[in-house]
Amino acid sequence: MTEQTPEHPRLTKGERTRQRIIDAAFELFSRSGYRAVSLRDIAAHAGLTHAGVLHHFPSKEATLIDVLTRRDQVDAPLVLDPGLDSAELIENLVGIIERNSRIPGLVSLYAKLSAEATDPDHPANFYFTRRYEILRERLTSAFAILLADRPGVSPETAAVQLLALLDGLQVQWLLAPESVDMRASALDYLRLLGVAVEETDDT
Amino acid sequence: MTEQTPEHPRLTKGERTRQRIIDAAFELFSRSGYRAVSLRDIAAHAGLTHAGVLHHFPSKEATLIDVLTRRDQVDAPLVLDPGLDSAELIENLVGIIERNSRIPGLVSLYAKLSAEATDPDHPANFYFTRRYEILRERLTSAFAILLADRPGVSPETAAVQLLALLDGLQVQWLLAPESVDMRASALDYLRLLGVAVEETDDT
DNA sequence: GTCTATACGGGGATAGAC
DNA sequence: GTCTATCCCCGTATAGAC
Repeated sequence: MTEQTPEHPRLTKGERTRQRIIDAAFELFSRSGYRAVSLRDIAAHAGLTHAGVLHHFPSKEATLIDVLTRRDQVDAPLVLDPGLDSAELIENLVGIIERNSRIPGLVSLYAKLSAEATDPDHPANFYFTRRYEILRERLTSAFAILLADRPGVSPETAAVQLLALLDGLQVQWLLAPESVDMRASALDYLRLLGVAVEETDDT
Repeated sequence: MTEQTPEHPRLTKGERTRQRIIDAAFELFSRSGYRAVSLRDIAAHAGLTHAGVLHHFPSKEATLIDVLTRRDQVDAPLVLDPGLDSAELIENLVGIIERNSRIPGLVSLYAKLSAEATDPDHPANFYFTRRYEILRERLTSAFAILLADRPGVSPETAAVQLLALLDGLQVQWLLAPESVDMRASALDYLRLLGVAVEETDDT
């Protein structure tokens, strides 16, 4: 039943399977976190055995890195697009916080992983090191504009602080959602810096 | 609850073994994190078998809780002592940051664990939930004094923000120590709030 | 009370058949 | 490309030696 269409660069069977695996991993990781999900769970969800999964990915963590990278492809345009002006960048960041409040599974995954990945030989170490590097750069140049002629803190420091604040808020929020309003806290910090943020009201 | 006062407060054999296990667990957890260390590792390091460890602790995670609780007995007086005035509390907090910069293993352990423990059924979930609850309370009342008649942010928000900032800084610092100055960042934030901090120069 | 020996189920990973 | 079979390590539980 499978006729090849060599002219059309359709997905190969392997690529389709790879896709199914990543979809399954994304769903399961988002729901239950990384640790609670086994390769065999992912495999069952994708319709093959765990050894089959390991044919497409060298390790369980490789599936994770792939999931994270995919997620970033959604968020990256909101933050890294060079066409964004500084205010838009900050607004998008607040928007991401908002959205994250609806997917605690994924937030939890990032929190756990960024901590685990501080280990230099963790497979996601490079991913996270690079990620923060890029985000700090991007935010620094945004704050360089937004904080021009303001005596508060340097753009570099503001960048580090904002990223740290967002990460830390996530942990507290995951532990006690009713005690922490991530969005309000972030906006308060920005106000403290002297940065005005357009409040986008999408509830 | 009257404690017996033995004439010779010598440790029993069991207590000494327990101590050895905790010391081993602390060292190994601090070096490699929680997950990367097995009961058999701890046992070997303490000079017995893994079943022997489980005679003294009901589970691997029980050793972890013990390690954390023990560590808190060092820091708690610096933060929770009711005799502290608000400024001292903040100074002590900054001092703890300073000290943490010298023990990345322990910082890493806390970072990993606080993230892992956001899972509701994680054995350290209660520990961390309670920990943040207490710290937020304590910091809120401190900021209520330090931020009196200041329009910046509410004491509650400042408490949440400071804790979040410290946690987030730790992750970035662990990933790229040369790019993040935890102490300077924290002090900058406090200055932003309008809180003056006595700089204790103990290098 | 302290500890060893041992076994169980489940995890990630590998080898080789199909 | 995917399977089965297998390996080794993990946390945990139990039986019983001392």
